Amino acid sequence: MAVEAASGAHRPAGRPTQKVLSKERITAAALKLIEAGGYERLTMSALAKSLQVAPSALYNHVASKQDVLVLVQDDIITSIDVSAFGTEPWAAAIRRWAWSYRDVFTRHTPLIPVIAVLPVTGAGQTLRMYETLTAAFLDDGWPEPLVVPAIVALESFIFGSAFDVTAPADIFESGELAEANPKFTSAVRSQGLGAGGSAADAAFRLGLEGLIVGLQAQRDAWAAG
Amino acid sequence: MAVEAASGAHRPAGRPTQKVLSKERITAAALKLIEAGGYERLTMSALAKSLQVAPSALYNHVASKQDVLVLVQDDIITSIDVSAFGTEPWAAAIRRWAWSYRDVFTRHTPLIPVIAVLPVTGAGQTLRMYETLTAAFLDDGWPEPLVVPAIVALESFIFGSAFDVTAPADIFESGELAEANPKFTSAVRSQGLGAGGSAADAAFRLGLEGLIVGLQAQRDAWAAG
DNA sequence: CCAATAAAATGAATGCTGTTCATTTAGAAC
DNA sequence: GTTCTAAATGAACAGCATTCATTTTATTGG
Repeated sequence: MAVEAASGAHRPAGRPTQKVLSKERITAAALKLIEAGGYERLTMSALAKSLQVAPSALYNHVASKQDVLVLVQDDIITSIDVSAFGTEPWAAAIRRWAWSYRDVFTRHTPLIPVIAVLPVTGAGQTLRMYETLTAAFLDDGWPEPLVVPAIVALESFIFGSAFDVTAPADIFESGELAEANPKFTSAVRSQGLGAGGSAADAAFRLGLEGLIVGLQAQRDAWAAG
Repeated sequence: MAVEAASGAHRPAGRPTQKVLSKERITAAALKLIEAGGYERLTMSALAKSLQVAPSALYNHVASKQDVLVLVQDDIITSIDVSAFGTEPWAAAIRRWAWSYRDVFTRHTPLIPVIAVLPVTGAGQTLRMYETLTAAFLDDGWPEPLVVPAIVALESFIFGSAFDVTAPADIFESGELAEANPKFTSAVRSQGLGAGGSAADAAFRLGLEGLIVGLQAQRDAWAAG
């Protein structure tokens, strides 16, 4: 007469008959929490609750919360658009990839301090993306020693820009100090937003187009000796 | 017979005869803690202890820990080298400023998520730096609407690069997955480090020089119509 | 000069956090 | 079939930022 499968049933202590948790399930639940309520809502307790499990059970599958973030990171990497590599010329492909990369991480800025510092070892999807990128650079005639620095430079710009998107629109309002800083105050007001884009978009476009042109110039300079 | 000034003396409850705390003292103490033991050591309790005060006393001067970080940020901004503006040509001045900016924030990466998002209102030193930058851009003939986007683009690159410096040297070791990602693995090995610089420095140099060239090209393109 | 108010400290308490550990049970290995 | 390991529970912990009642002092207004 035991109500084994009743939804409100309480699982007794001890190893369950069939596995309740796995890295995949933990990753999926974490992503769901983040999408629903942002990173503030991603706590080990909340994660456990959403998986109908005691918090301590998570630690049989991950070593720490940081570990969970790594799992999330390697998952969302797959949502970056790399489809232009191989079909479009270098600059166009980089452009599409970069905008997509920035958009994804705009919704996941708390991951940036984690992944910027974390070895890619074991992060399979992340490595896959780098492999695709490297191939595109080599196909475009880049000298091998410049490829990784160029990718890192682009990524740094993308990460920084992702933070920028999350800033409030009035971030540069100087307030009382406007009169003491007249040139900057005026420049903020005259900011060219382009058609229908935010200030963050305008800055990203300017910087990205600049980087694309500038990196190509560096590539050619290297080739010239 | 009261031992008023004895160092181990316990301060009684109630407003003290002369002020113990101020924003300046809190900022200085926070910086000292950070320099001694990094941001993990900066807790409200530790901060209070270093000021020989109860933690709750801090809240008479700051609204939150985030508030303390803002104070720290506006202080360390003054250690960025802006001396080249006004004395050297645009590109050289930007170069010096950018390297200095990156170096400062390499030691303060936890501030980046805070300041990238925080209104500059009330952050006087930060505004001062922007004013100096704006003047340099205008003197170099930049169209006003491009100034703020260009600064933001540079800053984004700098912030992202600051994270990169703190990464371990072997961050790109692919480990077991090396064979599955041969092009990237090879590119990592062939990375040109330049003379005596780290991989992060090489990437920053490449990106910065690219951005300088590329942004100037954008400026000229705007001027041409 | 005195009364009312505001400022600035203490110290106790709160709820939340990530994490650990002893315990229990079930499956896997020899 | 016994031993070992994996995977769950639940209680406990220290540390965190923050709040609140209380006390004392300084400042301000009449």
